[in-house]
Amino acid sequence: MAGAVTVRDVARLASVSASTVSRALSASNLVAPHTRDRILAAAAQLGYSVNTSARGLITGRTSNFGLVVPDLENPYFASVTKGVQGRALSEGYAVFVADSDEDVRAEIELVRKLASQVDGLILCSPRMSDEDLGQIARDTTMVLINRRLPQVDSITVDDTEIVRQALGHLYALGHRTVSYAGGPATSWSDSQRRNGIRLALTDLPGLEVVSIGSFPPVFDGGLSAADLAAASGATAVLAYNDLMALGILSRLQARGIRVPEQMSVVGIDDVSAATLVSPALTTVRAPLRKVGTAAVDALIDRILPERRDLPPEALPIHLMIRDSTSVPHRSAVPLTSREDAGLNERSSNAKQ
Amino acid sequence: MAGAVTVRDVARLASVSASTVSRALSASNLVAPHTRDRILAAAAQLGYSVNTSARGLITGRTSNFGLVVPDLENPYFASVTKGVQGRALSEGYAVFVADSDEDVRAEIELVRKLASQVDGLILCSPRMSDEDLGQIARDTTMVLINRRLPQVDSITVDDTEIVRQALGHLYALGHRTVSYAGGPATSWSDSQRRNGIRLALTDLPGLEVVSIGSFPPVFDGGLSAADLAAASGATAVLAYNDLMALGILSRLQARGIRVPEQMSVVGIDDVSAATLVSPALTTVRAPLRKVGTAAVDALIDRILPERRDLPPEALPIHLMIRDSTSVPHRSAVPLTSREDAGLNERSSNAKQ
DNA sequence: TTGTAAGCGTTATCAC
DNA sequence: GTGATAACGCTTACAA
Repeated sequence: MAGAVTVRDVARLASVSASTVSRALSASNLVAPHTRDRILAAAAQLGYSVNTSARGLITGRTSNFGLVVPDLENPYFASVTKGVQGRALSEGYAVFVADSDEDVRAEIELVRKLASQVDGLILCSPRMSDEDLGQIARDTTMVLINRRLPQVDSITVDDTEIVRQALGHLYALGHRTVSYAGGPATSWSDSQRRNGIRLALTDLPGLEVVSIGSFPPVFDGGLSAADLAAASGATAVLAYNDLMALGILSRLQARGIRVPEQMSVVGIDDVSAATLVSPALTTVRAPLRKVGTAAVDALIDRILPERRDLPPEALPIHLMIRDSTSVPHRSAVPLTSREDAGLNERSSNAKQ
Repeated sequence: MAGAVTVRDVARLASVSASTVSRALSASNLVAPHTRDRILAAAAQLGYSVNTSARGLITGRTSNFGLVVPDLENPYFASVTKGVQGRALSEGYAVFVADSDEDVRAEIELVRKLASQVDGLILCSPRMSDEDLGQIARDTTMVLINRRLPQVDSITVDDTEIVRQALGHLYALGHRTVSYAGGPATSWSDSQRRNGIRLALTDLPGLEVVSIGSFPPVFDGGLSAADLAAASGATAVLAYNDLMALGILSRLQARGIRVPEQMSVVGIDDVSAATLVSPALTTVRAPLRKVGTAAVDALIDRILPERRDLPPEALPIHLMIRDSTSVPHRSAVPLTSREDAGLNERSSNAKQ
């Protein structure tokens, strides 16, 4: 799009050959400082900028990455995208961003389309099947986020630990029946979290977790989940992510169910929107931008000839629990005492 | 990145020449249906995908667009990006997305970097000066969003109308002193809105609008603005955008100032986060995704040889006022009666 | 340290 | 309707 200035033009003005111009511009120090300066000046004067198509044709590299996310309007993916974009740029890569709109077909299509014009691909929370993913992985340099697949580098957060902390928090507050509002059935993170729930249960005697279903991982999904949570008999609800938690908050309030007095709500991720509400959402923070930057680093490691086959990386999470939408259950008992089934009824009979 | 399969390989397998393969793949109907099918089959069998660098080198076009936004984590820009990305894709373009982090230097850098490898650029709410912008516009095919510049296509919303509706709404509710929490001083939209305020004042006798400053167009900016709004003597506050409005909401609540009873709050844009809070934010909706799709359409119009030099386009806004964070002022008077300065004191003296 | 020359994979031009 | 051939702008042996 820029000017039709070529290396030959610069070469002519600087009284050198085209190859010397090329060398001077490729950050090579194979050129005499004096000549180099002259070339750079000529290039600047002419407003030269390299034709990336021509360079890519001969080098076989594009200096571009592709990123595919399920939904840019989901603040989770917006943050990851910001992380990816920032790091890629500082490493000299531009980033194609594609939004699959949570659609598996579109996702596969986008990946195929982008794969042919980038040096590497980052797939964030891909919804496609392991088979499709594996097939693509065969001839594509890529890094996964929130998904694991043999032979493929991936960045994940410790979902088991997230769930353990969320449930441990509620347990410590005296909650013994907690409902879980799950994310998309095709979401790897959701299955990880359900596993995490199973593991956590062994450490938390007397705790019961009721799954109330799978929902779209957004605000509206939370709206749907809220009524089921209210009917589940649970005193607290853990949502697949913050957006759902906010939807649950909204619906519960609309129904006159007070949070946190009557129902505690805990989200996951600590997306930017979690602090936009009052009271602020209790949530377990995941390092969203860092997930993005780590993915870029892993991708570059894959491309460079030196390092290879990094082990899958799980980023640590932060304890980021806010006591605003979660409080001690009214039947709260010290952690050391055993469960007393009678407590619930008694306290609910007591006026004030 | 894909296989090293070239047109020659496909040509050999289909027993035709490379040129014919090229024609068959370029959606040309200059090739016999029978031959075409054979070629397509061969291409599929070999897993051929065109080398975009080689194509770009000869055609001079990349089929790529660039989009530069100030902040991907701002839901406003996330929505616009989603709109751009979706439309571009369906028109056969991939999109480089770049985030300037609200930094003018970075913005200029990004634009220069992307300009050389795309067919056109979309600059959303650019923060750079008119001079810098004009210089870039000279040798760049581009479309602006939320900014006007002579000779450059641009997509904007009707800021004057937005402000008129927001202030008209508050005025109808009886508010006579409204504070305005402005956006970045370098924001064209903000200056448009300040103009809009001046215009609106002539239609709303007795209305006073107090500017309380310029703030970062995000939640934290609203936090800063809230105290000034509270001290301004106004009974309502209009924020530059929804994120700031949410910040104002949060800070007012933290200070024990009840919304909307003691202070009405109105935002602008109706970003997705506006409905995440309870009560839902009163706001004037802008068609965010449509802004993005319209920008792509304008860009394509610029590129295609046929149409050219479209007049700047201003997208209509929607009346989307929610009566949750804005209510009648306690000194509300019918629109037909004139101002009565005594009302305020009387009502504030009345107990209950 | 610099120049010469070849060639990357594709499409456009021009024959046939 | 199809095939040769040249050319796009650049990088990289290889030579000097």
